[in-house]
Amino acid sequence: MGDHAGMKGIQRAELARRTGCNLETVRYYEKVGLLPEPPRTASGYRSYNSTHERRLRFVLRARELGFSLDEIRELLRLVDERDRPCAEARDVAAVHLADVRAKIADLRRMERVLEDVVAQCGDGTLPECPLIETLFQERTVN
Amino acid sequence: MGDHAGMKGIQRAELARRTGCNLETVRYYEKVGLLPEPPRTASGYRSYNSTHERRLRFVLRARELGFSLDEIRELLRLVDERDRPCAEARDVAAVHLADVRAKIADLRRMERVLEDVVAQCGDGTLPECPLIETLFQERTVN
DNA sequence: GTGCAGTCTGTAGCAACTACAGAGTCAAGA
DNA sequence: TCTTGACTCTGTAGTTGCTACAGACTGCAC
Repeated sequence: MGDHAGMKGIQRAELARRTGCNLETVRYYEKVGLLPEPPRTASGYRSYNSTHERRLRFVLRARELGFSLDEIRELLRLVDERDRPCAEARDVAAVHLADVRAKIADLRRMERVLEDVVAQCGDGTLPECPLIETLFQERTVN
Repeated sequence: MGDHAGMKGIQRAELARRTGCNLETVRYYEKVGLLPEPPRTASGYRSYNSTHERRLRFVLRARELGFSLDEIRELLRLVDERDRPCAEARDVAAVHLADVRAKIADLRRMERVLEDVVAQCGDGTLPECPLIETLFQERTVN
């Protein structure tokens, strides 16, 4: 769409539609300070412009990468301060990457055990269910 | 203390200590119906026996494998009904296994992108931070 | 008897949304 | 002009799986 003085004043539903973000979520992000409160029309309706949209996209993209809202707040702060943010941003991402890897490791442990018990259950006709027996055992797995 | 038939009547803290489960968590599991309400002493203190402990261990083990409380409720129901539970239990586990795999896939996507941006950031002296630029882009990754 | 640890209940908090209820606003159609 | 329907507003409560109190009671040792 035309944009020079063009997209002044889109409303919540339109912003949500454009970004694929849930309506209520936009409001939530404003409430918790991730997005700035937009100006209002005379009757109190929120009126967004392209900078709001851009910022929302940033948040959504960061969420896709699993950053917590706190981490995103930190990243946005770095964006705004514009004072050599790269090293700090990289550190935030590196810490998050370590978290992601730890979660993957956890899930893989679960995956292995689950694979195993599902296979042992076979067609499900065993009188003693291996899954249930496994769960009653003291931690056999590390 | 010493009860003739062995471990009749341990209390909450002792149960928590034995199983490694947080005190408050035991109470929470009772409240949401995962564990049966134990009998009480004259003054209202909960008194657990080995079947309570066994059941709590089951819940904790299932949590370690990432089962949701709803799934655990379902598994416990199957345990109690004892009516050929293996096929159904296996199905619960198979669905959960699929969830776990989906989560792993999500996290690996995140991992790849994060690895990439952290590497691009290098020593953090770039004027335009690649991480931040990536986050401002429309989804480049699927 | 007095101190302290244990237990009891109920409630509130966390993350990150999501889903209402109940009221107001706005533009188009009859 | 009136009405309908879709949109917006606010505030609050629900979700999952806990965790952490507050304030009162109990049980036991010294």
